Amino acid sequence: MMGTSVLNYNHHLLPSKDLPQSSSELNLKQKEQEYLCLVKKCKSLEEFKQVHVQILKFGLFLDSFCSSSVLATCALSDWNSMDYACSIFQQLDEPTTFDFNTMIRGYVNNMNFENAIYLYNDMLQREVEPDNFTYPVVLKACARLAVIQEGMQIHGHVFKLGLEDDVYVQNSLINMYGKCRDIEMSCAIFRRMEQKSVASWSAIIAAHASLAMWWECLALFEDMSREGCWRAEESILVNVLSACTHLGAFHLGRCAHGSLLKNITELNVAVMTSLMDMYVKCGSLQKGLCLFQNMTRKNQLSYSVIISGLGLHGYGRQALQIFSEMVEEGLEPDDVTYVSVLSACSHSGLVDEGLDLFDKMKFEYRIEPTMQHYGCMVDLKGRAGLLEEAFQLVQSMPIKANDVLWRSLLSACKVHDNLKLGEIAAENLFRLSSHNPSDYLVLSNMYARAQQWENAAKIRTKMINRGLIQTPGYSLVEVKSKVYKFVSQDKSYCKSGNIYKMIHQMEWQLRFEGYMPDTSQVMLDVDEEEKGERLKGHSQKLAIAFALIHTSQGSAIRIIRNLRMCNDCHSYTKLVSMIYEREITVRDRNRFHHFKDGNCSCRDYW
DNA sequence: ATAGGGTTAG
Repeated sequence: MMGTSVLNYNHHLLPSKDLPQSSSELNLKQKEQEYLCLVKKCKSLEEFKQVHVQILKFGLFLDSFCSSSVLATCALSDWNSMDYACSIFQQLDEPTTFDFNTMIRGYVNNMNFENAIYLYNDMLQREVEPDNFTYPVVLKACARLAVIQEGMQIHGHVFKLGLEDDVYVQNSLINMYGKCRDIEMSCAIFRRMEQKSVASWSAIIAAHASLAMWWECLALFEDMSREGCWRAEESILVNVLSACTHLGAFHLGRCAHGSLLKNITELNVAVMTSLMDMYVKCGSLQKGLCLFQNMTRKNQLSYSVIISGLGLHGYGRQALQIFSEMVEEGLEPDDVTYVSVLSACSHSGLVDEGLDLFDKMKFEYRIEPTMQHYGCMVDLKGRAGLLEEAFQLVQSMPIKANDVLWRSLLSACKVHDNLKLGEIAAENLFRLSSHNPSDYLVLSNMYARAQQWENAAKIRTKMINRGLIQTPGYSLVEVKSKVYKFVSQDKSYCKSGNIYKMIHQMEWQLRFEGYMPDTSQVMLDVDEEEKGERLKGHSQKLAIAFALIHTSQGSAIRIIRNLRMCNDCHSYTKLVSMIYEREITVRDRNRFHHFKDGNCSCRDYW
C-alpha cells in the first residue's frame, strides 16, 4: 500500500530561514549530494522511504533539484513505486517541467498510458510549459493507446512550442502515427527530417510493417543501407525479415541473416525464430530445420514455427514427431502449438491423429479451443471428405463460426462436389458480409458444374451488384536478389515478348508430354479457346517462364502466390519440373508445393 | 545539473 505517512514529516515544517546559514551551507550541499547518492542506491521502497525521511528532516527537499531527483528516482525505479511517487508529487508546491516529465514517464513505464495523458493535460492546465523531453513520452502513450485525436492535438502543441525539429520528437511522431495506422503522416514527417537517426528508420520501417506494406519495408531498408545510416539492429532486421518472409525474398533474407551473424554474437530467441520462419516460408525447410536444431534455447513458439513449417511443406508425420519431442522435453504445448500441429495434420490428411490431438488438447491440457482450432478441424474433416461431420462441428461449436470457417467448408464442398452443403456454407458467408468475391465465384462455379446455369448467373450478378471485383491473382519470384511480381495476364514485363514466346514454347513441349489444358476452373463466360488463352496467362506460368529465362540451368525456382493454385497450374508445373529439370517450390495461400521430376510433394492432396 | 525516440517470433 501507499506509504503516505512518511510524508507527514512535511518539509514546510522546516522553512528555509531556520536552516543553518553561510558556513554550514556548504555542509548542506554536501549532505544533499550524499543523500542523493544514497537514494539512488535504494533497492526497495522500504529503503527509499527511510532515506526520504532523512532528506525531509534536513529540509533538503526545499531544493527543487533535490526534490526532483528524489521524485525521479522513485517514479522511475523498478521496484514498482508509482503510488508513492504520486504522493510525493502531490506534495510539491510548484512542480517543474522536469517533475511532470518524470511522472508522465513513470506512468508510461508502468503501462498506465491514460494517466500519462491526463497528467500532460494537467500540466497544460497549470501552465507548466512542456519541453522537448515531454513529447517523446506523451506521444508514446498516444501510440500505445492508438489514440490519433489526442496524438494530433499534441502534434499541434509541438508546433506551437517550436519543437518540430527535435529528432526525438520527430521519431516519436512517426511512431505515434504509425501505431495509429496513419502512414501518410508518418511518411510526411519522415520525409521532412533533416537528420535521421537509426530510430527514425526503425520507426518508419515498423510503421510500414504493421500495415503489411512489405515492398515499402524492403525499399526503405534499401534506402537506409544506401544512406549508410545503419547497423545490424535486431529491432530493424526483425521487420525486414518479416517482409522477406511475406514476399519470399529468400536471398535478401539470407543477407539479413548474414549481417546479423556478423554484428551480433548471440541472437535472441525471437530473432532466431523469425529467421527460421523466413527460411521455412521462403521454401527452404532444410535451412529452417538446421537453425532449429542449432538453437540452444527453444520455447513453445520456436517449436510451433517448425511444426507448422513441416506441415506447410507436407511433412505431417515429422511434424507430429517434433511435437512429441517437445512434450518429452517438458515444454507444455500451448494453444499456438496446437494450431500448428492440427494444421499439419490437416495438410497431410492425418485425420485420426488430428482428432486425437484435438481431444487431448481439450481434455488433458484443458485448452479451450479457439476459432483457429475449430478452423483446423473443419479443414481436416472437410478435406478428407467428411463433410457432414465438418458441418456438424460448425453447428455444435460453442462460438459462432466466422467467415474463415465457412469458407473452408465451402472449399471442401467444392473439392468433394457437395452442392447442397456448399449452398449452406455460401449463404452463411454472404450473411456475414465478409464481401469476398471469390466466395461468389466458387459457388457460381459449383452451380455451373452441376449445369444449373441460371443459378450460376444469379450468383455472378449478385456479386457484380455488390460491386465486388475478383482479387487479381499474382505470383512473386526472386531473380538475382530482386523480387518480381506477375499479375495474371500481365503484359508489363513482356515488352520484349520473350515471356510469351517462352510460354508458347513451353506449351508446345508440354503437349508433347501429354499435357491438356484443364479449363474447368476458368470462371469466365467465354468459349474454350479463350479459356485456354486465359490459362496461359496465369501469373504462376508467367513467373516460371521469367525464371526459366533469367536463372541458370538447374537452379531451383521459388514462387509465392497470393491465391490458391488452380488445377491447371498444378499439373502444368509438375510437367515443367520434369522437362526443364528444375525444382520448383510454390507457396500458395495455403501451403507449399515442391515440384520435382514431374511430381508434387502434396501428392495432389491440397 | 537531473531524463529521451524505434525494440521483435505463428
